[in-house]
Amino acid sequence: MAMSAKTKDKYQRILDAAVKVFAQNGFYNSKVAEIAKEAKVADGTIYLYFKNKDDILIKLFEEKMNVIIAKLQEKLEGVSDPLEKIRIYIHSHFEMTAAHPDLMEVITVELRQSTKFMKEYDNKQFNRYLRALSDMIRDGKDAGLIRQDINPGIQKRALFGIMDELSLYLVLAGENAKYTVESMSKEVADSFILGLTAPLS
Amino acid sequence: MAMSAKTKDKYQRILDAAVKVFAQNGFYNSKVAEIAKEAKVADGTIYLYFKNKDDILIKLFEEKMNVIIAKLQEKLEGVSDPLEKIRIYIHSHFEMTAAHPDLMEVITVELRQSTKFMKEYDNKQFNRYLRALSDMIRDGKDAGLIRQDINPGIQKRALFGIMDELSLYLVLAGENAKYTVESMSKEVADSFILGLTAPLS
Amino acid sequence: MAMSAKTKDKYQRILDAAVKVFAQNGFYNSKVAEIAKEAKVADGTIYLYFKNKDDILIKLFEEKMNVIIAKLQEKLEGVSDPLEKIRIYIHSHFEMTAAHPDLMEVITVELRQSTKFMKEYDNKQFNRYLRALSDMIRDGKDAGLIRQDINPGIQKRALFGIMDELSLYLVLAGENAKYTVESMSKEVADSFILGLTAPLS
Amino acid sequence: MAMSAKTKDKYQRILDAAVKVFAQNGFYNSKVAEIAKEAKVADGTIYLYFKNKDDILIKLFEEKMNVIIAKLQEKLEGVSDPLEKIRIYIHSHFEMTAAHPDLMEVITVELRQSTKFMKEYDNKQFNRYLRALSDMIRDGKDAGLIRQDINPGIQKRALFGIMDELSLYLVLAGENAKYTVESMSKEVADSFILGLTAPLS
DNA sequence: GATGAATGAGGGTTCATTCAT
DNA sequence: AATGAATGAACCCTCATTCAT
Repeated sequence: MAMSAKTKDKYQRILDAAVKVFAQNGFYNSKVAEIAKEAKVADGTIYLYFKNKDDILIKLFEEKMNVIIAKLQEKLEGVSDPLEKIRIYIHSHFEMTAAHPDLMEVITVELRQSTKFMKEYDNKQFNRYLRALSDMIRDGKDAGLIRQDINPGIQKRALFGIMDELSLYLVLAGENAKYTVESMSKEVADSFILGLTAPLS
Repeated sequence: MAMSAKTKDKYQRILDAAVKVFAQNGFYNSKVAEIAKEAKVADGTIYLYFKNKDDILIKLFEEKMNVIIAKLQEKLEGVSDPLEKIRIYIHSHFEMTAAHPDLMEVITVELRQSTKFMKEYDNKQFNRYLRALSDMIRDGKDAGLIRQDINPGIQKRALFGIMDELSLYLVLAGENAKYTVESMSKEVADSFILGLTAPLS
Repeated sequence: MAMSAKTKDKYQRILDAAVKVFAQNGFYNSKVAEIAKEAKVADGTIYLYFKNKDDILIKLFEEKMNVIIAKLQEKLEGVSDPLEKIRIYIHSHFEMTAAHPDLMEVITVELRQSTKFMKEYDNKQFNRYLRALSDMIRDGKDAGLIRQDINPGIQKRALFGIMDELSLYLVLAGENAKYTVESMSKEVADSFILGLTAPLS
Repeated sequence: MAMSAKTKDKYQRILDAAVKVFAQNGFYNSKVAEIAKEAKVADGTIYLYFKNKDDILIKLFEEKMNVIIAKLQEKLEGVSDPLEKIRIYIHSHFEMTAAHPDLMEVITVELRQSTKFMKEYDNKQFNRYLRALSDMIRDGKDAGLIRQDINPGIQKRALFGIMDELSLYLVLAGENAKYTVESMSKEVADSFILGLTAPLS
């Protein structure tokens, strides 16, 4: 689906407007007209680029998760230590949250709804994201760094849950957050990795 | 606000109906009329017991979280080891999820929305729940069982995030879940506690 | 589908309002809100009695055609001469048009649209109406009053076409109509019946 | 309004596309964009040739009715017997319906709507068509072939009504029509003319 | 208290029309 | 002239809430 520069621009403007509006009001309390206004396009223009309101959210996930995953991959480039990868993921996720709070809020808050109510939508990107996590853990096991009793399928969700919840905290607390990205990264990485690597007494 | 037995019954019936309907469709896709039908009361009757639709969700949190917390307290009765308390919390949360999937689904999925969009509602119960977790961790530190560098404010959210995400998995996977409550409890408790207690290399 | 007096009243009020509004603007140029206003009910009330806007038109046909057919049957009561029946039908149709121009206009103008675009709707009443006509003609043939070469299936439509077109003329011309119901009835009845009965030279 | 060959071509293409689309969906359910697509022109191009959507229908009537009338005139060329003219008209109308069902469907189905809702549009062609019919009847009276009590103003509409309704039947029945053009022509011509000419008993 | 018919504000979406290119 | 992306007014319908009974 090739797009002209101008068109791509408008598509992106609507998507960015949607991020802002959804972050502010949540999906269900957001009006399409508000997104249009924020994007400085007419209401009808939105329907040239998106099938309907749901589709905006779906496309938002796909596009933005793609970017997030790409950025993560970039940072993991050349890193071979699985534990170091986990540290980088954790730091990267918090950094992303601090840099794009609106986007992360939408993804964090609305993802659950969508997981459940847009069942037809497979949410491939999210699954890719989760798989990247279990891959790191599996690699750690293979390398003998992580205990053999560790279950990557459970731990990938555990780690995602930690990050999701703490990201939400960061986003909602905003200026009032008591912890820095650095301190949270260290705290979470240390304890999570230790949980996987320390010998069971 | 004293209630007669009959009245209390109707109030509870509406609340239970709401759990079922919200779990099935999510808050925003649920209709008050559907809850009324499920509770076998007239639409208008709901407004004798609840201020509005939002209020149903709020009351649902308050009432049900109260019960959940009470059950947890009960299990913690007489337990003094902070680490054991954490194990019990983890097991209890998973057990609750398996026993009341609808309720846990609503709490898990809708809590985030509400956290953000019903700002007027303080969500005291949720904060009590979180505080119970940080208390356990703090007690562990005081008892010298948990490292001094551990931050209870971060870890309470980390733990809650783990449980929230894995509960959601259990609930959505339903019959297809690959892990049992027991195996998940052990995996999570072992690694989380080890993360807090093992010496930082 | 039993209805209370009050409910039936509201249902009828909406139907009558629809007749008026559709007659004035045509189906597609009529707004549901306008019908509601005319019926002195809220917009939403209409949807308690009708599935959607199309359904109003469908129900209007069913209900009103039923009444029209009933009135015709009443007048045909006790008449055995098939030719006399045809005369009575013609007169009755014109009379109905003069007495209820709005209703006849809607039926006349919108029936064709509906015939084509509401294919799912069988329009049983209309077919009953047509069949009543072919029955008269068939009876006339059986009685030896109408020529044997006459095809009732064609003539029923021919007669309906005549009445439909002349009714439309009456309705649209209104006060300016050049012909009276009586003169039109006589003209049409005389020539149509003669066309069926006179010997082919 | 002189048009180049190319331009005229595009104008006609749009008109033909409109016939097809209107026949399929009816005027109000047809989209200008669909007509444009069918005509293989851009949406905006339509507005270079037509004032608006209504204007397409109006021009369609004018142009096509002109052709229809011209063809009828051609067939009537050299015919002096008024009754024969009526027979020719009847046959010609049915033939036209069989040859151009889409066009006749649009004219038949949409004419009534337009008659009523595009009041500003006088529909001169339709009136010319009707006048041609009354002229035949008047001529028949003058020639002593048709009874003096016959009213051409009423009969022209009666005849048009017959043809309109039976054309609609032909068009809607399509392949399933039970009658041929020839049999319908004979049946209608015989009985209609007999109705005008046979002595009133 | 209980009912459920009635309300009417609100919003997603369509589509005829315009206009910059 | 031709294009087709963009516009935004218009409208059907939903559903939380009310209120007469």
